[in-house]
Amino acid sequence: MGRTAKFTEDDVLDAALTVIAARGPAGATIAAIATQLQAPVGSIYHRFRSRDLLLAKLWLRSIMRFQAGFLAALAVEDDLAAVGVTAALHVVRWSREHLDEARVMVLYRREDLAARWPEELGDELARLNVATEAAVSHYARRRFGRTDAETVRRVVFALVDVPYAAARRSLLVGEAPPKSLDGLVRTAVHAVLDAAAG
Amino acid sequence: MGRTAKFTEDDVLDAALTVIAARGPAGATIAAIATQLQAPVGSIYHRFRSRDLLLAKLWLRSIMRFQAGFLAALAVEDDLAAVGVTAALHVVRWSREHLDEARVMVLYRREDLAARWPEELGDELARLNVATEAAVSHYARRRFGRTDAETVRRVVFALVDVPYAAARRSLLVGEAPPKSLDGLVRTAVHAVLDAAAG
DNA sequence: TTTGTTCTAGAATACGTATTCTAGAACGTG
DNA sequence: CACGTTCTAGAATACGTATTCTAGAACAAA
Repeated sequence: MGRTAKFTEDDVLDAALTVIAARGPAGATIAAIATQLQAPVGSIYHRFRSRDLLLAKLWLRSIMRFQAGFLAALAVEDDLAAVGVTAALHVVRWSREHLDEARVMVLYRREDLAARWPEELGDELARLNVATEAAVSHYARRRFGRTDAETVRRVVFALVDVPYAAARRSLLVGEAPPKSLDGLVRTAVHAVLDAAAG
Repeated sequence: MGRTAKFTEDDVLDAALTVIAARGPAGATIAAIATQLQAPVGSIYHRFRSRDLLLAKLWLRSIMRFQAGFLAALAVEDDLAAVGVTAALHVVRWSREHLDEARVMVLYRREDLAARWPEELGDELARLNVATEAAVSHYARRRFGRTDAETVRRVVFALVDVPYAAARRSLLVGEAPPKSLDGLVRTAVHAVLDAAAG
């Protein structure tokens, strides 16, 4: 019972996402978010106790959405070299298809959005990081038979950092990463991982 | 004549740099910078008309310092493949030796520091960018005999984006990029540029 | 020593933005 | 068709931070 909601939690997060993508974290004032959503500030506070909580939840949502595809790509049972390339390309592909979300995740750090992590969100974020680390580590073991720090660093560089860098340049100017990047990423990933295959 | 200065312009910029590296752009309040410098806010405003001007000048100073070495590395008359690798490694090496400065340049955008670019600084920044683009373009011509967009993109990816990504992960956690990154960067740069050498 | 000038000092002010508060609207339920 | 509940509305308030302002200190030159 009660009045039906005009704005959902996701609606608010989407509005915040749009604002941050356009004006950066400092531009994401509650008033700006409300304007973007065409809602009064009261409605925002009705759903989110504070600005920090709102932005923290936005961050969490983005990470989860991105991570799902990355982990799935990495878990495929297939030729290991191909799996690596696919996972790396997922970073670029996802950025291409989720421009604003990628822009926010790539250009900023969590601390730059929400100064303080609301403890009511618990350590959900830490858990997500652990999941990614485990997946990468697992891939390293499957492919190289070891998970020493050096090997893991190499895999992270190839599967995450390189495609990330490729996407970043486009995201900086607000454009979708061009298709031509895929070839560059593919080349780099192959080279970096094959060099350790011995 | 007149009282001798206790704080130079560079002193203030250094203090601002320290604060931003530690707390991010939002933490770089005039009061925080003054505290870091152990000076009253009045002294800051005596040297800088506004916060935006201060941060814009800091940005400019960082870019110039970084760029000098990069352009020098790229202009060397030597085996072209070696020149490319050296230039790419300069990014990592410079980050290692200028932790705070690299941190600020790598983790944030100019707009995230100074919301509005003070027009009294003119288009100095644009000129710097043009210089870099010209140097990269020149390298592309020397090495590949062409400067079409696709080729330039490849060179930028190899010489800037890849080493940038390598350094970023360390800078995120405030550490100096480890030596072991050099090998990864070297491998990636070679692979990406050799693939186009045909 | 005196004077002009450049700085340091930090209190006072102005302003922007997060947050709170009070009304009233909309809807499901009995 | 009241009632309780959940929302929308947006004005009012609180607070943090940029910026301004007024004094006085320190020093070079005369």
